[in-house]
Amino acid sequence: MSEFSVCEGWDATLSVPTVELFPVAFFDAAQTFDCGQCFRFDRIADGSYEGVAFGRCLRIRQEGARLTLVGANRADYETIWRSFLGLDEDYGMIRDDIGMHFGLYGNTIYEAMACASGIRILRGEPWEALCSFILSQNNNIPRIKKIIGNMAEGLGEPITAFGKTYYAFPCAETICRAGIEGLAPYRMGFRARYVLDAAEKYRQGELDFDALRVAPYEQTEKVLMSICGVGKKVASCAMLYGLHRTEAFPVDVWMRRVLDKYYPDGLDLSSLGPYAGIAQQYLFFYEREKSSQEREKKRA
DNA sequence: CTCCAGGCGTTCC
DNA sequence: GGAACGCATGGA
Repeated sequence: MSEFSVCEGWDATLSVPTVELFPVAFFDAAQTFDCGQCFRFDRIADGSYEGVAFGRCLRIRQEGARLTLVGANRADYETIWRSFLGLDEDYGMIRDDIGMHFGLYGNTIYEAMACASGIRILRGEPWEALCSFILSQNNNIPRIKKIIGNMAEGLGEPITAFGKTYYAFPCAETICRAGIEGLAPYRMGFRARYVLDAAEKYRQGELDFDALRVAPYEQTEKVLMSICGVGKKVASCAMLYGLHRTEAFPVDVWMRRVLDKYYPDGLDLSSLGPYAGIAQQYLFFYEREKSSQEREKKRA
């Protein structure tokens, strides 16, 4: 297991408890929250990250290997944030495993892992992840964030933290009750009816997330894809980020291009091991980093 | 004005 | 089965 010390503290300015973690390896808040897996955390003025998950608000400060969870005590850490942030996973072991499975196909994966060494796959809530990735289709991240933020403000439970009001992600029942008219103010476009179909199925017990967490991959995928507006891509994202199934490997147009570029002879998606989805995130981040560097170069 | 955004459903062959 | 095409919306 990852070994670091856990100390409770107090933030006098905000008058909230804190949890200090040190030294934490393979964690970078910027990489983790800015790699398209999470839509409810944002960088704030002082460089820390702040957001809402599991109906709670959290601020995360990072100085190298020192992590400060602001607005959390030890119990919050142990019951919510340790799992959410993936801090109970041994990323050293995971990276070794990924190397074993992908290394056969060349060393791109090692470059990607070096580039994105601080990414952790967040273990979010199933309903929120499913709904969020339905909204992500044919859409861009700033607008996805805006839609979700506005919907939370309109339909979610208020949360008071740091002297402000935040809003939890709305539950499926509330969204059902809102109906298509109630969702209209959030400007989801053609995705609104998809979200409603998912909410309806969830409310009627057709989506048993605890069962889907452990069911065979194809079975889980099939159930998720029975929702109108959920295809292979959205299903795999819901599985990876919401059901915490790290073998799920989302392939979209971007990823297709990345795979064709680095693995022109193809790679057997079924032989990539239990952490293929984490590897996917490394590759995605790596490629995005490289193309943004290219654009910088062109500008100069 | 056009183009695009980590897709998907429908409609053709 | 697989290649087109439309889809709502807002930002560049």
